[in-house]
Amino acid sequence: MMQESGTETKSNGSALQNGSSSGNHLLECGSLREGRSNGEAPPVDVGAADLAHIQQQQQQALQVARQLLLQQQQQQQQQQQQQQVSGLKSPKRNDKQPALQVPVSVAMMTPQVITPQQMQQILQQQVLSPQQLQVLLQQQQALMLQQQQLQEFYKKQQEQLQLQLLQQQHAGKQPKEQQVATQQLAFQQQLLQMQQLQQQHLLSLQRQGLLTIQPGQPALPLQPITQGMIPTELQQLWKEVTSAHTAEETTGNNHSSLDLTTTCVSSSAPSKTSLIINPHASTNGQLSVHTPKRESLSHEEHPHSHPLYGHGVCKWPGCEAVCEDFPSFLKHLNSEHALDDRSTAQCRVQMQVVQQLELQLAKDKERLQAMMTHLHVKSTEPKTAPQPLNLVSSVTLSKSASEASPQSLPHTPTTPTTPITPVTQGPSVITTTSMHTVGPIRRRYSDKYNVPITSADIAQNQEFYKNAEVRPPFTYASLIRQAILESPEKQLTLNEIYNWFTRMFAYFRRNAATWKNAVRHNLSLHKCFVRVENVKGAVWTVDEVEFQKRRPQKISGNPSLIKNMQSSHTYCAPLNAALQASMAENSIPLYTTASMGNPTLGNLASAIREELNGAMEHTNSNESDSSPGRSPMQAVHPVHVKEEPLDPEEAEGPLSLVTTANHSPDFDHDRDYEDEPVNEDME
DNA sequence: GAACCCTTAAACAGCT
DNA sequence: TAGCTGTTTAAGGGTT
Repeated sequence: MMQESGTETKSNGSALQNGSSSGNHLLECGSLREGRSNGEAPPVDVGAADLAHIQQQQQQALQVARQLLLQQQQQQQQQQQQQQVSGLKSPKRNDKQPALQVPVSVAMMTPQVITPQQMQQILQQQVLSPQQLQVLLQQQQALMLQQQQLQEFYKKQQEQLQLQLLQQQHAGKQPKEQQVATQQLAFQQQLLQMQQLQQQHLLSLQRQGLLTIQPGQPALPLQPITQGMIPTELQQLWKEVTSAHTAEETTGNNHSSLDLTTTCVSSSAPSKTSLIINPHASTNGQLSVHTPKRESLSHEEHPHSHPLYGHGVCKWPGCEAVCEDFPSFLKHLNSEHALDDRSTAQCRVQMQVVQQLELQLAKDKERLQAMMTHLHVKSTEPKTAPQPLNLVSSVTLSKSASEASPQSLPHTPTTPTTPITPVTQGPSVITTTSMHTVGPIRRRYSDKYNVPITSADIAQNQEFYKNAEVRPPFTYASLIRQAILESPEKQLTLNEIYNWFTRMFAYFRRNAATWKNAVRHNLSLHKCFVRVENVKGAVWTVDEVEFQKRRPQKISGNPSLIKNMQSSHTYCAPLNAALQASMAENSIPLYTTASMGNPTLGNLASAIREELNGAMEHTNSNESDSSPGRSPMQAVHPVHVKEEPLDPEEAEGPLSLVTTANHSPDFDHDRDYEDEPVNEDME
């Protein structure tokens, strides 16, 4: 007798675990009940101490039940308040069932509710005081009553939804969609509340030792929720909610299944109102309420775009069925991925994936927030040293930004070129890119492995670097090269290079002596920069071959890393830059975003890419090959050669590249910025 | 640990 | 003479 009771806690846990794989048992206390009565629990020896422990557990269970009731009351009040504020739910339901909404959460917790059979066993197995028994029985009756109310609530909820659907059918299409969306939103909110309540309950049970959760199943407490969310009634309910508007749309059941998926996900994401499986809908970390209307709109705008369809293949997890066209895909989706047990199970799996990702994302968010907080605190400390180098977080200081120059305007978050921190919406403007520039660990990835990504990065974050006093994560050599290559003649005077720096980067509007010295130093140091005398004076050009030679070509990389970086590619420009850096490190050119982001620089990037592809080919094939045609300086005449100890094989290349400036009038395009006083305020 | 790269600082010379 | 330009050296730190 006591052997079974001794396994009570474990059995609860195992029941939960079984539920995680078996499906819709949550609302069905009977399954658990029958399992208990059939004596499925393995016999375990229980001693007197265990008995006392069990009695204690029972008392704890009573406390839990009381807490649960309190939570239900609180939840009910919250729901009523939400309904009053949002007005999302129909007043009819409020009138009819103001107190019946809460028991849904009770239903979600049925695995933890002591069934009459269990109670009977407890009574048989344990010695309880009459008072305890009485209280226990009262609690149990209350819980059972709650369950009945829950079922009743479900039915009434269904009826109300049907009524509302009927009413909606008489309304116009647009209001109807909105109403359906509102219905679904309210529904999702309810599910969310249920889940939160259940999580609290599960946690309390777990804390009190009433629920044993096996290690290695961290998402387990969430599992019964989602399963409980998909009983037959719920599916039918959902179908009814969505059927009205889906019947008029070509996508048909897609919405049904998709929206259900959305609901499942949202139900498992307590911190978010709605989580969207569609990756296009939740980029940049900004959550948007996902309504069928929005989705339908997006489908209307892109009638053949579907998050589950791409490249002629069904993207349903584990499917990959080839669909010739969109209608066939829809047909396939409706037939193969209808709302059935298999689909819901797959949905659950996908939910778990999303949960894990969310968990990871939350951790990373937290970490990033801590980092940013830490750095922000540091950056707000009074700057005693006049050296702003490595103080990228100064961008967060509006004071320093305003002092920097008139261009250092407050950043508008809507500026597309402003690097957006996707994982945080805090006030700080520290970006992922700028994080690279923190302290001495600043990474310089622009010219690693000789793959110039500067133009792409600059194109991406052009406006950002112009306004934010953030040190660009590029080397001086890369920047100089970029400045020169941006010029029409691919040659610049030193002063023009200076101006380019100050024009493109707010960071270089300070401490001119330092960075100008560095520019000069780099120009002289690197063989890739060739000084050319012309009428106007001396100009600097770039020897691409030498630039590529600065470091050996290295093709290595972790494909998974590349893939991961690619997945984060869409988040923001800084991540894009990081991605490009990664791609660069793996010798994978990536300029598409730059091309899309900025036409001018994008074209330049493409040109550079083509140029460098050729240059890299030359570099890879033969270092001494400085073949004409790969450089715009091919037609110039050398007048000055940097005297550097060159290898015999290197001696030919740079020589042919040294140019004579054939200065054209429109070379003065940079002159527009030369007279800008932007670089004067920091000297 | 060595080699290489990058940055920063500084000194120096030539030129305007 | 001051400032700019260009070169060179050195030190420190990071990366490979």
